[in-house]
Amino acid sequence: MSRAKTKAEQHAATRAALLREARRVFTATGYADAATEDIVRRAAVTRGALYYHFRDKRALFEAVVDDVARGIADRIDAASMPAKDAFDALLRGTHAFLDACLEPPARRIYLIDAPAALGWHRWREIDGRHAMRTLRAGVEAMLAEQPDPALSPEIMTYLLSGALNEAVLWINEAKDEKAARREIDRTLPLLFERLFARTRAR
Amino acid sequence: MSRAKTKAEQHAATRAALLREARRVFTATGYADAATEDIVRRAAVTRGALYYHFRDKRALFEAVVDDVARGIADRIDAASMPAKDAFDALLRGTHAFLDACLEPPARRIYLIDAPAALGWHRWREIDGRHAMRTLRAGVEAMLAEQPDPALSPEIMTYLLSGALNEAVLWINEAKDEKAARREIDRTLPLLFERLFARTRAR
DNA sequence: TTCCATCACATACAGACTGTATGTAAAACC
DNA sequence: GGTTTTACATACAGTCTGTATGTGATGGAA
Repeated sequence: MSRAKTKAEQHAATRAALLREARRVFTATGYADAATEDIVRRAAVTRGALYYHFRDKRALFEAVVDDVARGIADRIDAASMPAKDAFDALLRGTHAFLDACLEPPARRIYLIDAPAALGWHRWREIDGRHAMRTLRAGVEAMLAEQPDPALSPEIMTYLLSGALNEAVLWINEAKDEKAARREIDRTLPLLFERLFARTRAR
Repeated sequence: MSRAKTKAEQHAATRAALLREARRVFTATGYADAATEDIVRRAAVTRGALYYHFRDKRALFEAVVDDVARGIADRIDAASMPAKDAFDALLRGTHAFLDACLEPPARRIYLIDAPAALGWHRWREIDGRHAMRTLRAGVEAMLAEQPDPALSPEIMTYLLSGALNEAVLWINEAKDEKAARREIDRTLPLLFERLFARTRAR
């Protein structure tokens, strides 16, 4: 039926195939050790196609990172939709973030390789449109419900983001991953309560 | 006077020169884009010497990372020595950590490139002997003074480490670095107070 | 003192990989 | 219907890592 593909369709199909296989190879070997030849072979094209669609290997990786980050953010948004208050939304979002980032593509591509390959600044630019945006919204909602002039939403967002990223990697390398995850799940609500507590004097 | 160098001296001198120049080049260009030829030229040897002293480029990088991490830990230890209590020690140590990591070599080599180039697990192994060891000691001292069965020292250490690492990179990329640093300095004691607070009911 | 083994490199080379330059068939357009 | 543009494929040049081999100096043994 779709024997006769239009050019635009072919263009999109090849690009999608490159992104799909690039994600697999980057996940398996990491950015530095990924050979572009491997990617294009799996996508059933040649390196000419890759360099037609992307300026260089880094640009391909950046596109994959953006995709991965968007996927994480989507899962967070979906999970925190049915929340009853800001605290609940933050907790649900956090759990969704951990779930998503514990999967190999997100872990390897988004948490480990992206900051080094793209630079911390560029990585945070991308993340700021996705997962970090949801975290910032959660923090701001908390501070809207319980105003606390001592806490800067921006700083809290970055500190929490750093802590959560590290939590993912710690859970992943733990001897007993399930137990580690439970411990984190138990600890995080406690920390949120304490961090966002109103000053004792009120 | 030292015209006639013994073999052991020569060995140590060349190794030290390689480490010194490698640190410079890795800091300037990052691990991936650093050419071993650049390093050995500055050290006034050839690549043969490099591969005699180190198994490969990664091993050289790992040795540099270990050096950098040791330097950070030394500064933390020195800064937290004259502390009057656990809280004071944690704060002093944290400030020393920020000061040390804000310098380019630590930032680029230790915070950005090391996790990707060595793998998170290996990076944490090294860090666990240095900066993270001091942080863990600080956390454990806090929990010794104010016991809190709800807080696992290991988890608190990893979460705080992640938050502090991110704080460094955030300060570094801020438009006004001095102001960003002041904001972090103002926020951290607040967070420590709240995180390590005994449960309200006592 | 002399001989030999080992050390601490230097040199030469093979292999892999990235990016670029060029060629080309099919589609799109006028 | 002829020409231009697209979406690749192919070929090539340059760079870089790691390895294999050569070599002079040093240190120990006899």
